[in-house]
Amino acid sequence: MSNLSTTSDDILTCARSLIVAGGYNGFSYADIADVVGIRKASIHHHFPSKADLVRTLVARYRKEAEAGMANLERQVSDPLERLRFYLGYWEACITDASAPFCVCALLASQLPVLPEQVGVEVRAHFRALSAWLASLLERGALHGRLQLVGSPSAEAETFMATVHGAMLSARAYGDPKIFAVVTGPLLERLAARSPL
Amino acid sequence: MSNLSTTSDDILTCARSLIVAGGYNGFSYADIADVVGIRKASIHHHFPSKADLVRTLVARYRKEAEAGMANLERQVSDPLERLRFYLGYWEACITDASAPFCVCALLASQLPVLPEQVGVEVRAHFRALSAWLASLLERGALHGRLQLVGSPSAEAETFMATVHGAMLSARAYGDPKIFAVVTGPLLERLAARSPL
DNA sequence: GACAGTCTTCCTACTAGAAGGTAGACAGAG
DNA sequence: CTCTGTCTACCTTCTAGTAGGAAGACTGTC
Repeated sequence: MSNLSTTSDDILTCARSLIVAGGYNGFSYADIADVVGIRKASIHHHFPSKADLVRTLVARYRKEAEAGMANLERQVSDPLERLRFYLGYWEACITDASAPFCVCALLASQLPVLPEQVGVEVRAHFRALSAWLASLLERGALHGRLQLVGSPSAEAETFMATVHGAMLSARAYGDPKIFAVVTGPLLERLAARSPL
Repeated sequence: MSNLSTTSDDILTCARSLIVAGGYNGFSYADIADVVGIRKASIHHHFPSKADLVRTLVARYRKEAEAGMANLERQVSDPLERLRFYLGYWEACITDASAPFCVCALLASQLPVLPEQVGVEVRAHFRALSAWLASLLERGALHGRLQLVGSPSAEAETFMATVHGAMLSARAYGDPKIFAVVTGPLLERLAARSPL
């Protein structure tokens, strides 16, 4: 059993890292073929069109993200620690350059030129991520572990946008450390002040 | 005199809006030719290569941005009002869809696949913008008009990243209003509390 | 266990069109 | 009479995508 087809996984993994580097129009089937060690036509066997490939890839990314959120909910109970964990995850990804950008954030920047089916998945990721953050923030505030200034959903949008902006700045400066510089204060601000 | 050549301006303007929509690889000379009403070869007369075109375009964008900052410094004296003006400018751009994204922010997301000469200009914009914000924040804090939690440069990076993230979210949701939702709290946080 | 069929995966070879870019001619303005 | 801007015509390379076939693995049935 082990693996019905590792090739299609390899294609998806490769395509993901190519998208993270240059977006939807920043790679071609030939690029993937070179890396995976396969012919272009074989990629079309697994994913008839480029839109299919990227839609599948984003859908899979979303599943992984959902699983990551669920896992975080299970393994870490403190809301502030959950956020710290989330930021730490991205900080590690950026620092070791394994995946220095969120696939959906990158694709979202090119939404106007994306195939519709891909755009739908990208939008769905934004909604899911912000919904999770909003729920996390709301629960944290209810338990007195987090202090919110605005509504949970507004705070969630700010949090998400700042993380995305931090990825962008880290890339622009070519300096992974900038991610922590930008996102660190997010946690400080949300941490409930200990009673005087 | 009026204009030595409006065509090259038209090309730059058109290319800018195409980049804002889909990034460096999201448009071609043929796309520009269609819009401007000219042949591909004529574009090459003005800009020998695509890298030339985009480098020129970003350099010009940077000049306009510098001019905008200088203008803001001249016309608005209050630091908080300056920031409000800056955010208002982008909010208007996004709302009327005239230029719903910062060219440099969009290009920065694709830095790894950008021609080196373009990357240099993009990086320079990030440095210039964050330097201006840092100086603005520092002066505002000195005069007691702004309250900073971190260093001026750290606060500037956060401010810039949040603005970029807000543009991205506005695009992802297809809702210009999200920009104000995300960036509004930035000002509230920076506004010095009136003495109790 | 041998045979035939079929399904999967990959291949070579190809297509049509789009990409960025070049060569050289022509028209008008200085 | 040259310089600028534009054109037509072309080139090369890359693009996504197709057609059709070979090799192997699974699935019967006799």
